[in-house]
Amino acid sequence: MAKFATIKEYIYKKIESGEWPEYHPVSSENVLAETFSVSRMTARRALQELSEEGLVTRTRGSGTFVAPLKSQSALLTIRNIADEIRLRNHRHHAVVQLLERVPAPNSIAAALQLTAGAEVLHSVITHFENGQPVQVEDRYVNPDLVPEYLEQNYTQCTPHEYLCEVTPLTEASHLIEAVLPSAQLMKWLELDEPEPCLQIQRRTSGREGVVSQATLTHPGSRFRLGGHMTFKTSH
Amino acid sequence: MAKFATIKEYIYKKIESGEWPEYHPVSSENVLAETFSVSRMTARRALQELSEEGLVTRTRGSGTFVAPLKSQSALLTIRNIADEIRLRNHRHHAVVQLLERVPAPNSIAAALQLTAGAEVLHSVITHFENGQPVQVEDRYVNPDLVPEYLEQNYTQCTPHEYLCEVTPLTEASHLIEAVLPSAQLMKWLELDEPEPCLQIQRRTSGREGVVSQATLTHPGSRFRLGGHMTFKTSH
DNA sequence: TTTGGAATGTTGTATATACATTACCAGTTA
DNA sequence: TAACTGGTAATGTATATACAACATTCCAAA
Repeated sequence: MAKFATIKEYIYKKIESGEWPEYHPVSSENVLAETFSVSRMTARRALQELSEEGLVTRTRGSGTFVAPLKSQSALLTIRNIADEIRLRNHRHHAVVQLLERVPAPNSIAAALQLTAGAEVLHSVITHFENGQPVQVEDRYVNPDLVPEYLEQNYTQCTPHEYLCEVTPLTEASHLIEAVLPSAQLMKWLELDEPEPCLQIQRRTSGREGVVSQATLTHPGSRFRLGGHMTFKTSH
Repeated sequence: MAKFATIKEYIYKKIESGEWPEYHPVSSENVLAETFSVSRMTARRALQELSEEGLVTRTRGSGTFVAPLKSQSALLTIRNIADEIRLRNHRHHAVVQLLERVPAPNSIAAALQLTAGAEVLHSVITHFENGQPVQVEDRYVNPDLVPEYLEQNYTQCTPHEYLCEVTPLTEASHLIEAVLPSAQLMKWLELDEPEPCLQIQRRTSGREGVVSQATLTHPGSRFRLGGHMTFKTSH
């Protein structure tokens, strides 16, 4: 094992065993260097990586301390629907249900940081996996940032792919809930009976402002989120 | 701006603008060092951090290349229910509905990697936020790894907190879906009408094997996942 | 008592260097 | 053609050093 990894392991165990509780000071770079007979740079790397992993917090001039474990959290990855499907080696195709320019509903105007009633671009697309509908993508786009959004052919590339080309992303916020689909959604998802659906609202922003707000609806039984391994996670 | 940050910015822009497409080679540490008149270690740091951020991939002996953007994904954080509630400065309390030792149903035995029919520990707990039920935690625990699971008082600390003390976690896998609650679940959640619920199945493993499998059910209208900012994310 | 400032310790950045490990290619050999 | 070999270049690890930036403590002066 590399030396820096040995030091990481040492500190890792102190924290894991509870010997060092939250906010307990961790030996300084210099002390660790001396203790393990390595250079300060090597000791530093161990602390640095532990800090990036969220196990310790570091403050210049003050020192290194065991991070509060309260903020334990698990991470989930949400991929694009098209990628997700291709990843499973399944066929993907899309049907454009709607493509229009409309005055923004109040909630959308607020989300896109536009004045109430301003015109926005609106698309509704159903995504199919092996011929079965698996997602309705209901998206409102800021026309100032993506003026030619409606002029694309979304059976060839997804809105996500087009938007990525046009405006680099800086941030996204998500919201997940379970809902019963409206009659309209049921039609788009080709559902005969109402079935609980998983709905993701995703708002994405670039450097120039909020780009778009998408509502992604999945039939409850056909959706999975990929789990992501982390050191700090929840039982 | 620090020198290593300048180099990161430079490469960042090349990728963002599309000038360097996927798999395009990135200048080597030595070339960057010469170009920017810095030491190799400084150039290295820039590439290292870009690699950690998932923007480039590095292979010893081969070089550094722009990472494929196809794997764009967003990250969501799932916290423990108790932390989540305290984070909102709300009151949390829990009611233990069930605490028993039972033969494992087949699906549970498989999930915990036990032989069919082996005894497992089972708990059902309802979590309340400001007096309203917000989550039913239905959990099966491996008795070999946590023999005293049933002897705890789960109105004082959550199973998550107890399990964290006993067995350090190494991995967790998640699965999210939307469901309609069973009659039993409706009772535990104090629901009068069936309402779509968000269900998370979480399987956690420690070094010695699978620790527990939990099914967390939230009423659809009362659950939120915190969004997590990343550089590479989805529209 | 309060304020100001120096001393000290800690982390952050940067450099120069050495050697180890791996990938790839070109040339050689069987 | 196929397999081996060595050279070159790239990343990975580690060391020693220097200075900058910041936090904390403590002491002296107002």
